[in-house]
Amino acid sequence: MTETVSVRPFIRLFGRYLREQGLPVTHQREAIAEVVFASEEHLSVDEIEQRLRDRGDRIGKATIYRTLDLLVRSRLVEEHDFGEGFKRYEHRLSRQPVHEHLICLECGKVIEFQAGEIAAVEARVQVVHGFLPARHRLEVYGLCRECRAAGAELPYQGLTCPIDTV
Amino acid sequence: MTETVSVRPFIRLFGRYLREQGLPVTHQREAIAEVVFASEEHLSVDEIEQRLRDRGDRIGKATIYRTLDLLVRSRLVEEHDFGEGFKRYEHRLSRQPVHEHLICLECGKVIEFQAGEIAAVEARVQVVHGFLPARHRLEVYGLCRECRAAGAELPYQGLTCPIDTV
DNA sequence: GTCCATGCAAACCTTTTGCACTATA
DNA sequence: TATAGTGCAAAAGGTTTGCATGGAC
Repeated sequence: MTETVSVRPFIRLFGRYLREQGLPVTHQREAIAEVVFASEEHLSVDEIEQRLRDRGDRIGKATIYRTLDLLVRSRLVEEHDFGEGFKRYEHRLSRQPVHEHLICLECGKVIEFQAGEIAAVEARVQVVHGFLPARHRLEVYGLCRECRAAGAELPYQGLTCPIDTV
Repeated sequence: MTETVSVRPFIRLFGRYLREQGLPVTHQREAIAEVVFASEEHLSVDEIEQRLRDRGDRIGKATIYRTLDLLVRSRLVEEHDFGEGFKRYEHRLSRQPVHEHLICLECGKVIEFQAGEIAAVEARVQVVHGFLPARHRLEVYGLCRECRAAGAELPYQGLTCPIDTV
């Protein structure tokens, strides 16, 4: 199983956040938080709904969306959009707190990695553009090792010679 | 005016792409391409429709979407999603061919900049993860110089002390 | 007892699609 | 003249909202 680490501390943190905000701690909110914290994947709303159902919880999509909004506000969960037409959610505070994503264009797999170089980039834009960075997003799209080994290729469909423009 | 550079060469490239694909070059397709190539901004579909109307062209949204798809396929235009709930489109091949984006959380302004560090990142993931990079996306969200000067601040709404989890 | 959450369904918004008609090559 | 494009409206798909009911504190 993926649940090597107990999700309890995270649930407790979420409860604390709710109390700080003067909001009730409900069974639904805890159940949704448990599912998200217990997974090491980047879950879609449909996947969350399915896992809740597998646990025996029937919770409406509206509640899931509303609770995810709270989880994101609390900074315990991060929202991602990998261009699939829907969002995915990932708990933070578990393993590497800041990480980037590799997304395979063939199988859709998401690999996490760290890019320390981004710190230098953020420092530079602050000096050069007077821009104060708050958060960032780096995604590299391409082919994962397995898909490459299986012979997958990146289709090029653009102009035959797109460079001779100037 | 922003149209310092003629858009003609780009229109011609798009025509060439269409011919390569055996597709007709229509007035609508040229008009849409002209609007996108003539702008230095990241346009939404609504903005494109408005600019077409300003020129005297009444073109349906469906055609705009279909043509943008062709422009993206031809690699002359890039599609972006800055998390606003809709997409934006930007012509390539004009100024800096590869650039990243700074997005101001206060005013929504988009600033382009270059991050040479990404090349090293892509080289590393290839070695470490066996991942073949095709394209990437780096966006830094924060406050632009003007909004900072105007006193804008980043609201922190998360847990009061989110770090004591382990 | 007061407030807020929940669930359902309807609404919303962007994007896609079906189809009759029109234009390109 | 054949093939593909256009416009309109309807559909699709993910997300949000209104409202009556139910639960937290």
